Amino acid sequence: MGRPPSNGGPAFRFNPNEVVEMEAILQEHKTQMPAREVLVALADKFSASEERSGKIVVQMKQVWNWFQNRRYAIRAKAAKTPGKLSVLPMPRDESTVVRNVSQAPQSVTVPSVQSAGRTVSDNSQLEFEAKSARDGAWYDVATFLSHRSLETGDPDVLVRFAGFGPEEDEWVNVRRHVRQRSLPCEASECVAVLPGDLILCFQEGKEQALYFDAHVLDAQRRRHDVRGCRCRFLVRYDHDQSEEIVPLRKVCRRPETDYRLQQLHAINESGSVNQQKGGDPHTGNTLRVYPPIETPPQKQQKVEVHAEGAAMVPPASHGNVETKVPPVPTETKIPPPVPTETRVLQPKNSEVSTAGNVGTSVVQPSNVTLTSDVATNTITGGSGQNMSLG
DNA sequence: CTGTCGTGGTCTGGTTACAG
DNA sequence: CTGTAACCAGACCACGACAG
Repeated sequence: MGRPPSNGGPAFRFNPNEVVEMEAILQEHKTQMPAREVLVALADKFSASEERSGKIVVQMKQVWNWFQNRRYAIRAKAAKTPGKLSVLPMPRDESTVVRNVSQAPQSVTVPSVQSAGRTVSDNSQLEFEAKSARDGAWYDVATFLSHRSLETGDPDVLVRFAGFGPEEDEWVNVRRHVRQRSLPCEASECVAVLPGDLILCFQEGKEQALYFDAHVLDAQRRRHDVRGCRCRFLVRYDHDQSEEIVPLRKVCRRPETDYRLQQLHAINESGSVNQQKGGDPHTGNTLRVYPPIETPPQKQQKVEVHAEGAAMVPPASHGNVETKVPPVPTETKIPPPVPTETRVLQPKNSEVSTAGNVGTSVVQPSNVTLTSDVATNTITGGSGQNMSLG
């Protein structure tokens, strides 16, 4: 972002495509100032673009400023390093390409594929999380123990929380308090976390540290370094309306956002052009998957392990914590190292596996249909995955 | 004690707005 | 036209916590 207007307006920045276009025009004019009509036309065009239409009106003055600054910058550079730089600089997006390539000799599609593999194929064993009525936090479900139907028609299930014993079992409402498990974010998946998103966020308080529902208010994109994602997310917790800036490692995204990653993977795989030209890492205006070199080799290994571990993926970098479920043991729920035993039945094709007439189907917000079946003691996911009732 | 990791602060370069 | 101010994001560094 550059200097904000003195009238108090929001800071303005041209997006990469606009920069490319203006640089092309500048070249056409041999670094001379284009005619006023050209500037006005550019401003109108940018204002009418899909990204800005109805939101930001690009002023002719801003376009004019840009040309002025760029011309000055070109001359200043040429004066600094005569002979090394031509009069006309390399287009900005090309320099970006050079930077990315130099940092990332490996294929940029690799992490995408890995992520896609985890989020799509590795979901063959669907996992669930349930909201505890005791503290309002979400925990992974180890086993569905029993099932009952209330007068309201809403089914309840007795769940055994992963990492906890029978004393912590709870009856929870399937419709409202059971859903497909949230997914810890890998470094490359930060791009799928956008303002407005519902996420599961790790809140560390003085007395407890648990996973709560939260909404992303803002995302501060930062360049990834050897440690991985350093982006920051301003979140507001739903249960207490408190706000906090958290790193990616505390964020678990909802499975509904998988489509974004899949779109990204598709874009990345469709050609290097978009990957090279698309997105400004400075602004985060456009979704971008960071190349694998930006995560250290260790992390890569971890990622692969996570991928193989299917749905039992711990938070991206939550130290050595094995699962996200046993929250930091600051209160009473101190989980014993109990393996999360889940007997998984053979996948079924439809969301309803009603062997009897008592089956109840519930459409979850995550587009996963949960079906509880007393007769077969199964909870069925919409994509055909089941979890047994103990 | 040493190495690793996470976090926060600071520095630096890039970008835009604006004044002389 | 030239130069500077203002702002942001990335890069870098220092420090503390923690495990081995």
